[in-house]
Amino acid sequence: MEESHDDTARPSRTHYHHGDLRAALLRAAEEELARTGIEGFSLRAVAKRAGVSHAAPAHHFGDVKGLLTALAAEGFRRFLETQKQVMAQSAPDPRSQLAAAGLGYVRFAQASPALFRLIFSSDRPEFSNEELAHASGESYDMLVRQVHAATGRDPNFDPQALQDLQAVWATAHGLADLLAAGRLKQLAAMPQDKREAEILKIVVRGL
Amino acid sequence: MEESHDDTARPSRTHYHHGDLRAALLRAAEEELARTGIEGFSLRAVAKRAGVSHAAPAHHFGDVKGLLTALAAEGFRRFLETQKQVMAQSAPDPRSQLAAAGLGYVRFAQASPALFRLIFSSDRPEFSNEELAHASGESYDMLVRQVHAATGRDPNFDPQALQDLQAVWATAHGLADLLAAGRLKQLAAMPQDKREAEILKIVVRGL
DNA sequence: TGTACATCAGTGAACGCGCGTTCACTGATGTAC
DNA sequence: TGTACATCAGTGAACGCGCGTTCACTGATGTAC
Repeated sequence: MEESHDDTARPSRTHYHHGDLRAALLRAAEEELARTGIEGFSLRAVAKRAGVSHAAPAHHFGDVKGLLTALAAEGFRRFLETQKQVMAQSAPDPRSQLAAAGLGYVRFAQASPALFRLIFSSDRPEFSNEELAHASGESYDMLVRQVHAATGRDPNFDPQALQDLQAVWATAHGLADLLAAGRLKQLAAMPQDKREAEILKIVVRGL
Repeated sequence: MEESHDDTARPSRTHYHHGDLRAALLRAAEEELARTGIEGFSLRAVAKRAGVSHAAPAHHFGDVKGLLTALAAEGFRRFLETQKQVMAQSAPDPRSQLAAAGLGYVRFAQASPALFRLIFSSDRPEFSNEELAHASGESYDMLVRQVHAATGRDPNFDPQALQDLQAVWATAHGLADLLAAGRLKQLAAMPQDKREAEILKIVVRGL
């Protein structure tokens, strides 16, 4: 487990033991998910892509649900990371930060539509799994904090702030999901900078 | 095909020929979709539910994709119908009508989450199919007309009106999809009248 | 009104396929001594 | 430093299953005469 060479670069193993098969399987799973969508996802195809026998994943994830659960947790972490990246490049005022988080939300969905669907629209991952619940909770907590900062009121206690939160979340999510589905064709057809300026405006419209 | 008795009421047929198997299969398909989700949908389960051999659907829909395409078209018609029902019970001014359409959007998703997912988030139906494209287009056309009426500008030509359309659509869709996915727990937990008042407010917030 | 016949909508058996999971195994690795 | 051994992460064959589709068939129906 402490080998220093880079297994990442070559899926064709030279060792009987892989080195970091768990990570390699997650990567392969994400690629397979992107290729086939959740509807056609299969454990055997993931193992094949990772270059191991189809029985190997069981040692790391138990069963297919376990793999999808781990992938969903990883998806949520990357989702949050994408939002934070956009936020880091935006103006520091709460309203701009909130808009930036919305843009990150949409960017993630456009970059990884299948992963986005896995974490928001599938029931195959075990959402009660601790790691997944934690990763998902982190995202929600950030949204709460941001709305609190932008409105001056805590959505956990103030109904108006809760409505603000629901409106912002729904708008970002709707844009993300519709774009991932290939609707909103005019918006998708815009050049990136124009599209993203539009998204920033739409997200915080109601506030 | 002109028999007058009601095959609807009894799936256990007394005839070799069914009478209206096509409609019965669509009904069974919708029930199966609701039961298993799109991920577990199968032609054989639909045929079993309709009480016919699993080869029978081929006579009416060709293959499984054909069945899902027909079901999606039916889904879109019912989606539009739901919106129109809510609109008929709302104030006649364009803004109220638009909000009502949004509420219908969400109601449909809550009442038939699996069907909602089929028409907005699946790639299994053949969306280039004429019947389906027409049903889907009708929905979009109504949205365009409503935004035009509410803003006084045509979204087909006015960028601001197009942004209005995108914002309203995204908000309604986001609420619908998040509720269908079981997120937005506080909103889902409200009594229906309070929840729907909230939805009406959120949808037209930005206008 | 009766009959022959074409058409159609079903049946049920059979096909090949890919799936998830299980299991006995084996090769590689790290560690205790 | 060398060796025995426990542990672990892989293999590959086998399992049973449900799937979509095909196909020869048959029963029911409507219609031409």
